[in-house]
Amino acid sequence: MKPVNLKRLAEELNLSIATVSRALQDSHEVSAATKERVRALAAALHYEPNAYASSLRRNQSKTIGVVIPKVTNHFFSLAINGIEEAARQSNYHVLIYLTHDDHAREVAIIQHLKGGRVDGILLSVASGTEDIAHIQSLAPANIPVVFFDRVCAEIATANVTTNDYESGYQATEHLLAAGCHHIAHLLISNNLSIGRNRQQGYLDALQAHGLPPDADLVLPDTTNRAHNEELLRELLQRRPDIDGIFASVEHLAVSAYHVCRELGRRIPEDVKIVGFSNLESVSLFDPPLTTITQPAHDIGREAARILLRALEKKRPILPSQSVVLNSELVQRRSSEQG
Amino acid sequence: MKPVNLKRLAEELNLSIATVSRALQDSHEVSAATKERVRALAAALHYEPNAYASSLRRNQSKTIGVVIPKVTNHFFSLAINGIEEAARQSNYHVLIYLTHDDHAREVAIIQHLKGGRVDGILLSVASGTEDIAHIQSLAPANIPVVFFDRVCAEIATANVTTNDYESGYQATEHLLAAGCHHIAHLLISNNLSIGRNRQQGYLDALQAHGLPPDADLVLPDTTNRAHNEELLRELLQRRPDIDGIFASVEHLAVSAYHVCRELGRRIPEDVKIVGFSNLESVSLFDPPLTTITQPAHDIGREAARILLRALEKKRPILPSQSVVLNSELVQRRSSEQG
DNA sequence: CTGTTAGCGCCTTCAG
DNA sequence: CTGAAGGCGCTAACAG
Repeated sequence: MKPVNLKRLAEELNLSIATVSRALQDSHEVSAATKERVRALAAALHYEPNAYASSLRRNQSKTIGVVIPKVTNHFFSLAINGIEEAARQSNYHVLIYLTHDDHAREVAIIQHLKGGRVDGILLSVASGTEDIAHIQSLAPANIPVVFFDRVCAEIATANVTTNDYESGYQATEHLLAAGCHHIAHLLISNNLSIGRNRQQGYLDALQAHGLPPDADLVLPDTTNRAHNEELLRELLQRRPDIDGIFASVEHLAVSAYHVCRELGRRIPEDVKIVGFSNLESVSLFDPPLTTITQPAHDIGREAARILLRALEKKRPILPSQSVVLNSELVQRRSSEQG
Repeated sequence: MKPVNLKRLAEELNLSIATVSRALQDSHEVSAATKERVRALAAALHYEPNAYASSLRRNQSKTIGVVIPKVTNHFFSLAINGIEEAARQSNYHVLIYLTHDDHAREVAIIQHLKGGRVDGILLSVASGTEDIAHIQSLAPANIPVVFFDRVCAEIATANVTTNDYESGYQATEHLLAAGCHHIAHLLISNNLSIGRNRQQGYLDALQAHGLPPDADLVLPDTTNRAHNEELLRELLQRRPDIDGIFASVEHLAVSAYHVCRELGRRIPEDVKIVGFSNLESVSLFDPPLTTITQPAHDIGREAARILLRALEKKRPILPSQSVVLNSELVQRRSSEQG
C-alpha cells in the first residue's frame, strides 16, 4: 500500500505537488475546480499531512510542552484540562512532562525541549529548583515560557497565579476569627513562590493581630507522604496548644485532617483546619474541612492562552500580561444527618 | 546568533555533517578522538538535535499519544503517571488528548494522529463510542494501539484491564453478606466494556444468591454530575427499600454517598455503599465508604510498556499480550474519634 | 575512519 | 492559475 502524501495525490490528479499543497491550504491562487478535485481525492484516500515534515519546513511544531511536578495532584489535573481546551481551540498539541519535583529531571526536560519539539512551554517549577540557568537558556533559544502557579520571579515573562498572599492572610484571619490562638502553618519547601507568599500572608495576619509567628512547619519533602505525616504528628504532640492549622498545600490539608483524627483531636472543637485543596470530595468530609480552592482549570487555560496568543502573533511575552486569579475560601457546613 | 545544528558543528570542526552525526550517535566507525572533539563542541554550544528532522528521516517520532476521556478523574491521572514513567524510561514522549467522552472528538483526534505525529496510541475509549471505524483505520496506517481500562473488544490488540467482572461480583457479595436485600447498581452508559463486565458480575452474584436483578440505574451522561445526582435522588426516593448501592464508576460512588447523606439515609445503617474509586481522600469520609480501588498507575505503566516494547522491537501487538490486573476491595473502618 | 550524495514530506520563492 | 526547484535538519547508503 503506497503512502498517501502530496506526491501521491499529485500523481493521481496529474497536478504538481505545489498545486496540491496550495489547494489543501485553500490558497487564493488556485482555481475552485482544482481545489475541489484535490480535496475530494484527499478525503477519499484519508490523506493526513505529515506533521513533522511541515514542522521542519515551517520551523514550528504547533505543540506546547507542559512541565509540571505531578499529575496526581488535583490542581494540576484541572490545569491540564484547561490547557488542553485552549490548545485544541488553537489547533495545538500538548506534550506532558512530569518532574516529580526533581530539579535534575526538570533540567533534562527543558534542555531536551530546546530541540524544537515544542514552540513554547507552560511551566510550574519543581520545588527543588533554585538554580534557574536551564530556564534562562530558553529565551535565547527563542522558546517562550509562561509560568503558572509556581512561578520563577527572576524570569521576565507572564505568570498566571492566584492571590496567594491574600489567601494566606485570609485563611489565618479566618482561624483567628474562629477563636484560634496558636495557628500552625504547614508548607512544603520554602523556595517556591507560592509557599513564600502564602507564608507571608500568614505571618502578616498574625502580626496585624499582635501575635508572634507561631509554629511554622516546613516539610522538606514533597513525595514522601508518610514522612510528612510523621513530622506533623510530632509537631502536634509536642505542641498540644495548637488549635488551628493552615495547610498551604493540597496534600497537606488532607494529611493534617488525617493526623488530627488519628490523634483524637476533634475537628473543629479542638483544632480548626483551613487548607488549600481542589479535591471535590473534601466536601464530603465530616466534620467539614474549610478549603481554599484555586480556579485551577482557569489558571491552566489562561496560561495556555497567553502562550498561544504570543505564538500565533509571534510576539514576545511581557511580564505585564501576567494574570492573578482569585482563590475562593469555602467554609463547609457540617451536614447534620438524620 | 547562528543556529546550532549539525552543519554548524561540522563547519567549526572542519568535518562533514555525516561524521558529526555519526559521532553524536556513538557510531563504531568514528575515531575516539573525533568523537571527543565533536562531543566537546556540541556540549559547549548546547547543541540539541532537531527532533522533527530526525523523525522525518527515520520515520518514527519517539512519541506516543494518550487518548483518554478526561484527566480530572483520578484513575486517569494515576494512569498518566504510570505512562509517563514508562515513556521516560524508553526515551519516548507523551502527547495527551482528551475526548471528554465525545465520540466525534475521539474520531477527529485519531484521524489526526494518523499524520505520523505518534508511533503508537494508548486509548481508553469514550463512553459514546459505538462506531469503531476510526480505530480500525489505525491498523492499515501502521499505528499500534493498546487499550487500557475501557477496551474495544472488536479490535485485535492487547488490553490492560482490571478484573471487572470479579470486582462487580465481589462488591455485590460484600453487600449481600452485610445484610443488604435490595442492591442498586449504578453505571454510566452501557456500551463500555468495563461497565458491562461489572454489571454482569453484579447480576450473577444476585442470581447465585437466588435474587432477581434489582434496580439497575444506567445514567446516560457522564459529564453532567448534577443531573446524575438528580436521577439518583429520584431513584432513592422512589425506592425506599434500597439498602445497598454498588457504584461502578469513580464519580458515582462519591455522588451516591453525597445523595444518601442529603436524603438523610444513614450510612451504613440504612444504606451500604461500595464504589469504584481511586481517590485517596475517600479514606477520610466518615462514615466510611468501602471502595474498590484499581491499580491505576500500574495499568498505565503496563499498557505503555506493551506498546513501547512493540515499537522498539517493531513487532505487532498480539491480543495474547493482554494483562488483567486485580482491583482491591478496601473496607474502611469507622475512625472512632475521641 | 571520513566524505559525498540523496531524500524523508512539505512549503515557498520564482518562473511562466 | 500552475509547475519547477530548492531546502528545512538529519540519516543512511555508498564511496573512498
